Amino acid sequence: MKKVTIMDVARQAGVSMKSVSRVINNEASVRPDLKAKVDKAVAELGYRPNFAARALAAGRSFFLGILFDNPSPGYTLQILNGAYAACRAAGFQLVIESVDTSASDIRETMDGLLASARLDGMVVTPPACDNAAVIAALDARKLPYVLLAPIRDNPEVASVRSNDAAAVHDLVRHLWGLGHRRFGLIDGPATHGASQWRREAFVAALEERGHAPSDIVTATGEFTFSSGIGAGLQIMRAPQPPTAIFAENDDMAAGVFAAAAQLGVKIPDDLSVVGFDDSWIARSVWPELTTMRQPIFEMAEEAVRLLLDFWKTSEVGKKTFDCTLVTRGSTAPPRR
Amino acid sequence: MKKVTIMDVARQAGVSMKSVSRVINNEASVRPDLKAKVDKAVAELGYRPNFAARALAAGRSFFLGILFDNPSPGYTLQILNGAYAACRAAGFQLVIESVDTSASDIRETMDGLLASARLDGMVVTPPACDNAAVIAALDARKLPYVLLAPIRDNPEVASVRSNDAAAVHDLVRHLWGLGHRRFGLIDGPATHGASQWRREAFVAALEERGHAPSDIVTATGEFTFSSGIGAGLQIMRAPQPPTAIFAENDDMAAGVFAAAAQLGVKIPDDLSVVGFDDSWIARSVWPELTTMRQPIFEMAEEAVRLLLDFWKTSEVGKKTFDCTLVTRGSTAPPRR
DNA sequence: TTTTTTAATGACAGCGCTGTTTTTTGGAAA
DNA sequence: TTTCCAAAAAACAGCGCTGTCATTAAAAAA
Repeated sequence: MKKVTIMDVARQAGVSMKSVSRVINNEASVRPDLKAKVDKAVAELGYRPNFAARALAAGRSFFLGILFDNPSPGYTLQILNGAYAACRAAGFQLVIESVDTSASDIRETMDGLLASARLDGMVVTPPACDNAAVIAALDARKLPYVLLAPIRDNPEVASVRSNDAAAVHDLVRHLWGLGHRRFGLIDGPATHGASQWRREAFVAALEERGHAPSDIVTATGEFTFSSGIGAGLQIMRAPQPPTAIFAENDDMAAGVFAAAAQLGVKIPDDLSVVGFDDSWIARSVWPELTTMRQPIFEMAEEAVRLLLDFWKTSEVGKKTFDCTLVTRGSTAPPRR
Repeated sequence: MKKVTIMDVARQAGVSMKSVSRVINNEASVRPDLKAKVDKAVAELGYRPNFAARALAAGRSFFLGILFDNPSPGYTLQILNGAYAACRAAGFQLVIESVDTSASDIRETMDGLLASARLDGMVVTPPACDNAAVIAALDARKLPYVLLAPIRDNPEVASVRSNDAAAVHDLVRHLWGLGHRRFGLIDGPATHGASQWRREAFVAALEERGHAPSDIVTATGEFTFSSGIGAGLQIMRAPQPPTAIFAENDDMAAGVFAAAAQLGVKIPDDLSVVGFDDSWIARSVWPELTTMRQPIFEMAEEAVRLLLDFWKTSEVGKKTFDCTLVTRGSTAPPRR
């Protein structure tokens, strides 16, 4: 199994090296019969282009990076899978990169990363996408990048996001339709874009239905399971405990389950719980969690596509995805 | 910010291109003063070697692949992080690859993957590491690889594994020490190496203490949360329900929590539960799960190191890691 | 000191491909 | 039929580095 080069293909097909290159790269101005000859030779020889040589000659690497940090495993892995699928489809390879955005030497780390990697572009996932040092390093290198769910929408930067506000309105409609009238909210950390959007939408949706913000029993968590327990206990011990709790992500919603177990509160009979993300934990509690599914896989795919588009056309792409309500066992009409 | 090449460094340092190359690659036979000159020039110019050019000239890519499939998110992500850390330390890049080992065209997928990627080696994670088609494709390409926790121990293949049997013995010692004498076991799928090792060790440890295998209330799951619920219900409804259940992974153990909630069984008062892996879900149940921590991160790091060693010395490395008992709230002395 | 051996450095080709430039080709217009 | 012109194909250089060999400097032996 020795290496087959573009020269071998050219000889076999009786054409020039460059013509083979044209066919391989789907360039215009290739007559069908030539293409056929080349395709035949490629198939016969089992030729595959050499990435390194292409990279060196063309000045691009055919590698895309994906930057992530301190992630919820289920979320991150879905992103990785989506980005990987899109890369394969486009003939690219996916290189993983990771920074600790809570460290102090982010800029140095990033510079080192970028200098040697020679990537064609980078997909930046939260929370790295909201980190100034990360973005600065990317800009300094003039490396094209796409942001996944960034807090601020910079019109000059390609990004993919989900429509959190609309999703939360759907969630409220669902709970309201079941008959719930007293609500609890577990808010996320202030530093996190998602918690801001979700809180505001929740409050707005209830205001539309005549609730004052002060009617909502609110506690704050950290987007983690254990913080959800504390927040859940706090809310359920309120003087007028709600019949439904919205936790701004699934991990905290799962924490509410643990809190409910401690207090002997039955889900969904005594309390309905909804989360957000449809991450893996949503199906790892009992009853399974009603939540909003974010199309994370598709969002990551789209991010790669936007990155590749940007490479070709220099156009800054934007795309927003809708979420879907996934109704499972954790919501039911209130008892009274 | 234009590109700095090895020639620029050579000129700046007043030495030959090749000498710079020697310094960059830490080759022997370089005098300290020359190295100093080159290092200085490299620093001044901010030079970083070009991966593509190196790859082309040296016939190796400085890219390592990691193959994974259908993974438990927490487990996979830990592997990824460990492999990534070791790659960075060695000046390599990590490319992710994924196959669906339940598909029928594994061989074609793998061949396509390997042909274009031009990797220097591959870390193969379970369950792909036990798939014949995957291994055959790797062998055909003569691509060096390391197996992570493979079922069969082929002496000609580098591998990293954990000492499951010893770990299970520790687990049994813990439960026995608490006073438990009636045990339940949730076995994993037969196709999975880990379930075999863990079951056998559990039975053996109890036999040492005078139990017959038939004394153990056993049910079978699929390493998933939902299968753990079913298995848990089955065991708890047995005529003589056990006071402690060992689930062969954390997901199934979490399922037991859900089953216990349904039956009104209190953990750990009425029932102790232990899992295996110390995956993310172990801390996302309440009370938190007592389990065996596998050093997954370190195992993945070691896998990369063995791969690199193999590249240099052609020596087949092997390493086995010990697990650590993590005692959390899900185990306690039995009530009666 | 001179000669031999060894270590350190340099010169040069070429890895496999693509961008650019030049040549050829086929077909429409004259 | 010949001329002209675009489109298609070929020629060729070179991307940035490392392997191989030739050369020089240093160390050891004579």
